[in-house]
Amino acid sequence: MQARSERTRRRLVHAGAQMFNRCGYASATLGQIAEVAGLTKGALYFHFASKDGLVDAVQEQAHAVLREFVRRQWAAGVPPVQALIDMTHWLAWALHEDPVIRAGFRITNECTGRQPPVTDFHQAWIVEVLRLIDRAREAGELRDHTCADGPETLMSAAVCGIGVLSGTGISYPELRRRVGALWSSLLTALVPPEHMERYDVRASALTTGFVAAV
Amino acid sequence: MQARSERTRRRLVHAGAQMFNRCGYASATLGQIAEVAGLTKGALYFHFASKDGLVDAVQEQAHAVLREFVRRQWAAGVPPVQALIDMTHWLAWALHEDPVIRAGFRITNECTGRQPPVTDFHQAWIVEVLRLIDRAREAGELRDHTCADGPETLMSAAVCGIGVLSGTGISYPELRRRVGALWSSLLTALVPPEHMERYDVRASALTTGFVAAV
Amino acid sequence: MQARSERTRRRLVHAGAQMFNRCGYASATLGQIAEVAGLTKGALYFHFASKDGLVDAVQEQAHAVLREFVRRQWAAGVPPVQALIDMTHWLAWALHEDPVIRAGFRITNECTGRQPPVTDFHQAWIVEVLRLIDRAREAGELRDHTCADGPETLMSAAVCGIGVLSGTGISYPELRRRVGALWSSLLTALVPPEHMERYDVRASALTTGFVAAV
Amino acid sequence: MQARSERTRRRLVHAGAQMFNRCGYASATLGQIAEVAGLTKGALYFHFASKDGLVDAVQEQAHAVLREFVRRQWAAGVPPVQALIDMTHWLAWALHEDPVIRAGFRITNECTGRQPPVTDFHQAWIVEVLRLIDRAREAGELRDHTCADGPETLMSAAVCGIGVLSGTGISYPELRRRVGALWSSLLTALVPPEHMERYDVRASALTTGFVAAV
DNA sequence: ACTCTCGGGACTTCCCGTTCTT
DNA sequence: AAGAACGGGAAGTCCCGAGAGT
Repeated sequence: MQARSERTRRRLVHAGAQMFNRCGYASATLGQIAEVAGLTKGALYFHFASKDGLVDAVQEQAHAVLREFVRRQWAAGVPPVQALIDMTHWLAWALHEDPVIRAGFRITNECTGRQPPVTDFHQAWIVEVLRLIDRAREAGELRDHTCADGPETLMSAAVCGIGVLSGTGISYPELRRRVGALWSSLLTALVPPEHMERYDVRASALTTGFVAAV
Repeated sequence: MQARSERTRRRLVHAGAQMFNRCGYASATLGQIAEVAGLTKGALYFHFASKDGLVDAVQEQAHAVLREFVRRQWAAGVPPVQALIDMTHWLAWALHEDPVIRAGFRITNECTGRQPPVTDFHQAWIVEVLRLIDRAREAGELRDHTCADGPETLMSAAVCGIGVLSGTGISYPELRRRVGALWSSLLTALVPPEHMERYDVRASALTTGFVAAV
Repeated sequence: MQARSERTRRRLVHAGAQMFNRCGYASATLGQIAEVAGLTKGALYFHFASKDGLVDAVQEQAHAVLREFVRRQWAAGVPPVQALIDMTHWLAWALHEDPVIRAGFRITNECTGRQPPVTDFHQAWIVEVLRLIDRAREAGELRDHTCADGPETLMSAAVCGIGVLSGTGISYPELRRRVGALWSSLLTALVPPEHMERYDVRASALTTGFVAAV
Repeated sequence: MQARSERTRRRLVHAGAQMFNRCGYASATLGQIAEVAGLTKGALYFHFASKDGLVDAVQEQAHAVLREFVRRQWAAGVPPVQALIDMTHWLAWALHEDPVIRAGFRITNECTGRQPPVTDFHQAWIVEVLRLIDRAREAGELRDHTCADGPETLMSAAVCGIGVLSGTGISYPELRRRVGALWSSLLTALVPPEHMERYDVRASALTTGFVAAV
């Protein structure tokens, strides 16, 4: 009877993500979550040792989705700077489409001060971004910067900004436009002028649609 | 005895900000806050109608500090782009130094979904930033952008990024360095190349030290 | 308002004792206790940090009553063996009349294995009994025993026996008769035959009626 | 496969007795019990209808052991007063050695107020003791008592006292010594002086070692 | 024939925001 | 402004079935 258990667990993670998004970590109650999942706290308690356990599972699931996206991108051989662009577009899409991703972000911030969770989703994002920046720098695709860490800080901020922006009730098309606008400014700061035309600041096909499969 | 009342109220706001920073809105309890303030819950309820009332007061206080900073900057006649730079430096400093500012940011995010607070501190920031960008654009200090909203989105993201960065336990000198690095990249994206030398990406004297006076 | 608080606290201790007697430590719920006391769980929580806190208070209160009884007995100058007799009679009476005393006994047994409570009521009894036996032995009122610890073990057992007996739903007059019968056998074992007439195995006036005053 | 089932059941009873001793009836959980038994809750519920069912089984098992002891004693033709002595020694030994016996006692007390269990172990003890006292009285082995019920109450108390004493963490040799001391005082109270030498207050060979066989 | 995985409700303790009295 | 009391949940977790294995 592995299948039903697995499905139940997934429903709980999903419901948890939904409620964490709506109310935040502390205000979301296990009762609500179980109810949204169409289950009881008994089921929840069977699958997760505690509220924190559920949170960890949400983070972990979000992280798994991220890893899968990165893997595909890598497999597709997208060059680093374009990969950064696509990644932010995918982030915007995922934040809008997948409650787990959104919850992963929100929870990360709210649980600061608590004992460190198993996986810190926000951190995971930064790590991926940093890796791509490194690759881009090694490939000579970045403009020379007077200060080290400039691109890193800039990209981290961009990720944060998209996260917050998507939480303001903005529509996805609008969000997508803003991410494009962001990049049309950002590219100037990151790459040499003569490379500008190499990149497409709009969302590519890769950046949407595979989440549900995971 | 107006004076003592005022001091008590300030102590409560301060203690509230501290606890909201440490535990988040929902997990911070009025008991702790009162204890940190060296008072009792009775006193707290004398000054504020409810927990939300205290939160509003914290936001309002943070907003007042921001307004005061903006007023001084305006009075000093700082040109818009430089004002943006100084503003972020001041933000970094204030996030590190004044619990009220930090709490203002954190609470704003966590209380999403609640009935709108009297003042939304994060929003207030964005508003000020947008205003400066408008002035800069009108003054012709911005580079032509293919997409509208590029600078706006970029700056909003920068503010978010600094907010999150300051919450990671980073030291103030390091944070300050990162803000400088951020700007050395950011300027390229925002202003025409020939204006680059006009601005100082380091923190100016104006950006620290006056908070306590408010 | 010290008086009201004191009265509330006493009511809670009393209600706790009642419920602990009726259901045992683990099965008695704070909700029931508060209800019996005509108060709410909030009030309970104000006065006691936890269920264990309440238990400790019950034990402590029982102990206080015991101490007071011993003090009076001492003040009255009752000789040791008679004091032992009176003490058991008082125990029988108190077990029947004062829920706090009864609860003190029951809780002591049930909480074995838990971290040691502030005061162990059963132990306190044994200590008093042992003290009186020592005094009796020094005063030469005890018969020579081939084995040391004989009287001590015997008296400890008597106390246990009365405790259990009173829990079987026996009426007080019957219980009192049994205690008398117990002593008419016990005296033979404890004191020399020629002293037998010195003692009154029935309950003396001192042994009832002052509990409510404490 | 009757044999394995039987063994499983016995392991559960044993594990239940252990946990009831350690935590008391209400606090011992079926999960712990199953774990101690190296089984799962499913298995437990196959063998027992409920927690109370398990408790009854423990009581019943304890009672069976007691009956077997009494039967052997009877078969050996031990005279009543000596039988009483041996019985208490056996009790001391069994309390120390067999968790089921100990649990039988503890549970009896804690379940007061619950619906009457199938067998009340403590009561069963008293019944056996009373029976022996009757036989002794009929055989003229008891001293004349001014009050009826003196020996009965005394012996009941002795049983209680041993039960409690064994729960204080005392070592078995020490406990055994105390039981001997108890009897050296008790005999004086129960039998005529001229019979005193007939009895051996130390534990006889019969009183240890056969429990495991049951 | 027997055992376990999985899930369901029902409480209980704890404790929080709040009000009322002084 | 403190002290006291109030309700109302929330997390946790326990006892217990029902279905699926073995």
